[in-house]
Parts: sequence; C-alpha cells; structure tokens
Amino acid sequence: MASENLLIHIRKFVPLSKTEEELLLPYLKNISLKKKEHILKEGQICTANYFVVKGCMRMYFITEQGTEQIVQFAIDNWWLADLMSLDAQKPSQFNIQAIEATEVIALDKNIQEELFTKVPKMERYFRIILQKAFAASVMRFRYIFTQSGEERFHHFITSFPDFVQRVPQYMLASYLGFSAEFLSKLRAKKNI
Amino acid sequence: MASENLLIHIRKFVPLSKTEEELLLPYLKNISLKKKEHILKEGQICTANYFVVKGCMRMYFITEQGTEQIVQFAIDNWWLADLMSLDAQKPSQFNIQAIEATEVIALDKNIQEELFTKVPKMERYFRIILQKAFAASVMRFRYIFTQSGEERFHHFITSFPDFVQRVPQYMLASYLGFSAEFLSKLRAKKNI
DNA sequence: CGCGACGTTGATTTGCCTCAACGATTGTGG
DNA sequence: CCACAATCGTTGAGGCAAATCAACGTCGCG
Repeated sequence: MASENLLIHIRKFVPLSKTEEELLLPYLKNISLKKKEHILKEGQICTANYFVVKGCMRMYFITEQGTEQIVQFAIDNWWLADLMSLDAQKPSQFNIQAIEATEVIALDKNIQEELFTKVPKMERYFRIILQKAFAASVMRFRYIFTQSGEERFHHFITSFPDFVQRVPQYMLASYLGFSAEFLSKLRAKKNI
Repeated sequence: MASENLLIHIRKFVPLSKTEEELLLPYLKNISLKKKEHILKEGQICTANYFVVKGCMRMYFITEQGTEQIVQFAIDNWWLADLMSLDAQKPSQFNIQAIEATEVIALDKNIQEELFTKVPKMERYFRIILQKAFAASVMRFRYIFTQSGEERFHHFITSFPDFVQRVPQYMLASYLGFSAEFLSKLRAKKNI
C-alpha cells in the first residue's frame, strides 16, 4: 500500500500513534502518473503537496529563450510542490512532471489546515521536512557559487550515483546549471 | 522592547493569546552585536535560531581560494541560522556576522522543543516561515540559472532598493554571485 | 521502417573572472 | 587633530570556462 511508505517516512521524524495514523489516512489521495505526465502546469494553481512513493519527478519552467530549466527533482520519499503557488493560491510559474511512471500521494491544501489541528504532529513533521529542505538548498547555493561545472557534476554523481541512471543527461545538465553539450564533453573527457 | 517586534511578526502568521505570549517570552534572549561582530564562526556548533530585531547580518563562508562567499542576508524581521549545524549539532561550515550594529533575539535549540510542546502555535509559525523561506530560495535558483549578472543586479536593486544602501557593494556582488569589479563596471555602464 | 528523442563533437563566441594599479573615503592611534 | 592605514570602489588588459550553433550518430518506439 502506497500510504504505508509515507507512514514509514513520517515515523522517522515524529512518532505517530495508531489513532493518529488512522486520522491521517483519509486525508491522502493516491495518484498514478504515466511517464511525461504533468501534475502541475505553468499558469495553474498548485492545490496540493505531493509525496513521491515510487518514481521520479521534476519541477521546471520555460525560460525566455524557450529552453527548459529544472529547479528540483524528487524521487522516492521526497515531497514536491510549488510552495509559492500553494501558499498564495496564485498561478504557478513552474511545471511538475513525471520523468518515469510515478506513484504519488497528494495532500490537498484546503484540508491540510484541518489535518494539522486534528494531528498536530503532522505540522511538526512538515516543519522538520521543510527545515531540512531549506538547509539543503543553502548547501546547493554554496556549490553553485564556488564549484565549476565539472566539480558540480562530479559531486552530484558521487552523492547520487543511482539517480544519474534514471534521468536523461540533458535534465541533469539543466539541474546542475549548464548545457547538455557541456555535460557530454565532460563525460568524454572522463571516459564515463 | 525588542521582543515586541518579534511578537508583532509572529502575530502576522499565527494568533497568540496573552498567556501564550507570556509563555514564550522567557525563552527569548536578547543579544546586541557590534558592527563586524560574529555570532557564529566556522567550526562552531550553531546553538540557536536568530531573529534580527534591527540591523543587518550576513551568513558566509570562505572558499578554497580564500575569498568570502555570502549565501544569505538577514535584515529586520528575518530569521537566520545555519540550520544544518543547528539540526545535526555538528560544526558549522558558515559564519554569521553583523554588517552593522544589530539587535537579535536568540531562540536556543535545546529549549526550542520544550517551547513547541508548551506553545504548539510556535511550531506552526516556524513551519510557515520555513515554507516561505524555501519557496523564496527556489525563486532564487530560478534567477541564478536564467538571468545574467546584469539582470540579477537590476532585479535585486528594484526589488530591494533600500537594502542596497546598507551593505558594501562587494558583499552585494558576492551574494549575487559575481565579482566586485564586475558590479562596479555595471554601475559605470548604467550611471547609477 | 521511419521519425522523434537523446547524445556527441567541433568551431566560434561571450560573459565574467583575475590581476594589477590606482582614487576616495573612513577611522584610529599618537 | 593630523597622519597613516584600512577599507571600499574604479578602471583597464588579458584570459578562460562554458555557451551557442550546427551537423551528425544512435537508439527505441509507434
């Protein structure tokens, strides 16, 4: 069952009683996405927070030059949403798309408040998750500002060796902030 | 009174009762920092979350080449901390320093848990703050990846015109991800 | 099979860095 | 209160990392 994966993840950060778990379950909605299917498109309002049970997703936007720019990936046990749009309920500036066939659990914004009052530990859970996500993004700034493209690539493949196999190279290049051609040349140089 | 500023800020996001406010106050510690004074240095463990009541701070680190790289600023009504170090209680990879004379309120980590159980609304407050901070950092990635140095500079000075006066140019350049010389040339070109 | 998606390779260009030298301003100790 | 040192900003020359553009190979899939 998909929601069991989420429960396992939550338990890593907050202890949930049996009754709290049962209170939580009705708030969750299972969604299956095909490869390349979108769950959010630019201009739409983001209505939910998405937990990836199994699969891989990306959040990206289209630049003025018409190219795709990826800002985030999410794989198993990661949350993903356009929090800006979700919070303000304004049109999103991003797209969220499944890279491979993906199962997600959606937690709708309009019932989230209710959940937090019924199960305050869920608010705590999200506080902790967000704190870690924000801390990670500070580290990402650190890498972007100080490492060359080559160093960033090397750092990424050693940190997430499994991940590299799952996404097309041009997406990885986009996420790391350089061109697909440049990544191809890096590979050639390093005989990877 | 310094803590009144914090209370005003909290009330923008969660309604606090009189008793809750009184419960909160003993957890806060006022600190005054002189210009250039550090409240966290690389290698130390970050023990608290800092709320800037009045003033301006920066979080930065020293690169391998020996230059400073700024990752975050904080002015009035912003929180600042190395959340990585704070969470894991491991030595920090960053420095936090007052750019001008600054008053901060510290919320110590080791009593934070206790506060959250006594006043759950504070956990909610931080969940909301972190969500906004994380959303903002996603937008910052967007700008970094798609805009040229010149565009980023222009975007920043129009978004935070007041802020530009308060920090030395070389710090602004560092935060925006380019060299101080480059910023100087931008200014010359634009007659600012 | 044929087309679209993905990756490669080379030639050329460019945005920004680095280094160095030089004003201008601020602040501090004698 | 002045002298001198930091600190901060400016300007120019030269260089490099990575982008852009274009053409071509290859694989998987409808």
